Amino acid sequence: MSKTPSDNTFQAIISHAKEYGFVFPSSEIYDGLSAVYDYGPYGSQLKKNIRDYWWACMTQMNENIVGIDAAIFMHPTTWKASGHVDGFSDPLIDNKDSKKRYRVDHLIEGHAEKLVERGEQVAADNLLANMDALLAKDDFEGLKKLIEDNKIHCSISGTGNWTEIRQFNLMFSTELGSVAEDANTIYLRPETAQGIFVNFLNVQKTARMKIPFGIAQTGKAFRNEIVARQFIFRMREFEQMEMQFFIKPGTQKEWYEHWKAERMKWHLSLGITADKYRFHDHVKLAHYADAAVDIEFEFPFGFKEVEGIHSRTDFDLTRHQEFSKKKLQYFDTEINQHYVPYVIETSIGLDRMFLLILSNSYEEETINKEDGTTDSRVVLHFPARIAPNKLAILPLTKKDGLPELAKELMDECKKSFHCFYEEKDAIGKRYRRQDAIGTPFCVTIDHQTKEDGTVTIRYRDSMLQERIPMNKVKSMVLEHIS
RNA sequence: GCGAAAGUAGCUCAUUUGGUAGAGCACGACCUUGCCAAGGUCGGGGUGGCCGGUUCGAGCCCGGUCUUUCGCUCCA
Repeated sequence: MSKTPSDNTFQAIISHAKEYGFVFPSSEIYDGLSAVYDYGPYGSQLKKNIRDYWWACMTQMNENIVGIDAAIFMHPTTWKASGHVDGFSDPLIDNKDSKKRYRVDHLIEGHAEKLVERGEQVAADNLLANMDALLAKDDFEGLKKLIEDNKIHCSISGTGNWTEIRQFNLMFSTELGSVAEDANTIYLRPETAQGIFVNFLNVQKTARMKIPFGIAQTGKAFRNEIVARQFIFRMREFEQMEMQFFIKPGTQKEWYEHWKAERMKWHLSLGITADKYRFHDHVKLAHYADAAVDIEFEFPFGFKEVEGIHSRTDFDLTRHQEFSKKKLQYFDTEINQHYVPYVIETSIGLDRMFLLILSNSYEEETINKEDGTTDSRVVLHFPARIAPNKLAILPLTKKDGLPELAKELMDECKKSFHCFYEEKDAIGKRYRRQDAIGTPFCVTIDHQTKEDGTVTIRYRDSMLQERIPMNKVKSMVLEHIS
């Protein structure tokens, strides 16, 4: 895999995203915050359009899928039930020489065993007792001092050159209420899925849903990643678009295949070529899944996951039954039986989809002009239905009544879709500016418009132009974006 | 987290050995023009990522720190 050309493209895309108001580093005037980004005027609109398109495809085009919007905060027990609390709260320490990472408790226990072998049982017991006390208090400084005082060394490098102790907890936490010492810790959700599971019966009953049916949701999730990188690809705060599809146990294989195919169709419906996509089957499955696949896209930095389709079995609902002591079952009138439904999940990262659209659309194009010289432009080939601006309305000059005509068209069209009006600078320059933000159509009002009511429409991708009646512009654009 | 590289105007970059910063594009106003990045005049914008050190003097040398990209590691 050659790195250099694609690195340059990626850099160029990041620069372009900033220069044209798509994505800014967060809190940039304070040097930014690692792996956090803000969406600018065109970026937020593009992101919203992607979200809306997904939402319509899920909840509008499928009669058996409904939406919800759950809170980011959830009852702390949710995360015990989901399995997020355990397994990810162990303090870790790295040896700087060997680069080997240890769980602190394992490191100290290993040393205690050596003491026992040497017959120093009392010292070993003391060490472990000290460790337990410090672990209970999350006293990392004390633990490091304990390691240093006991001259515990790395078994590979043999040195005692340790980093600070860190706790790599996946979830961000905060305190609910005003009194922190009440230990009423709540977490920022690390995935949106649990908001759907805990509402399973509320939704099923109130919307009178029959299995098989789905619940869709978009929203922010938060993960305290150890390394977050590659622009907006891996962020600590990100937005998910996901749908949990509830099915009869035993039918999960066919529904898994169904949604695998459906989701790929959705991606291809945005006009992206199939060779940029591939499936990646999970070999090592997560604790909740009996089958899992990633839809990967070829980003400038290689094939990476955009969306996951997981067969989550009845793991989540069963666990919530256990922890809440409330039944989360469905009565299937066809077979006259209660059961806990199985679940197929489709989960796509909105920010990753944004980056996908941006990198797939970005082109530095060389134009061969009629006089033999060449010219260049940067153009974003956004699919028309998700482009931030649909139409730019440009009077050829700012006098002779042309702006007035253009404003009329503007007033007509802006009720239906996002339009952009500009009368500054030469027409060619204005076209290029619209190319750079991915506006699919430009309309120019000229002197002929006053005579016969026609305008020039110029297409972003082909740069071709043709004359059409001004009163047909709105319907023509609507045709392309619906 | 470890290692490497980088950070100068909104963007891309100059400023060869230390002597208090420039260009192109972009941006604003006006004039001229009018169908693919036109020309002219004028103008706004940088305490050189940040902090400290060496020096008579630091964008440049040294240390630290933040941010970004890349490689490894991690990714329930």
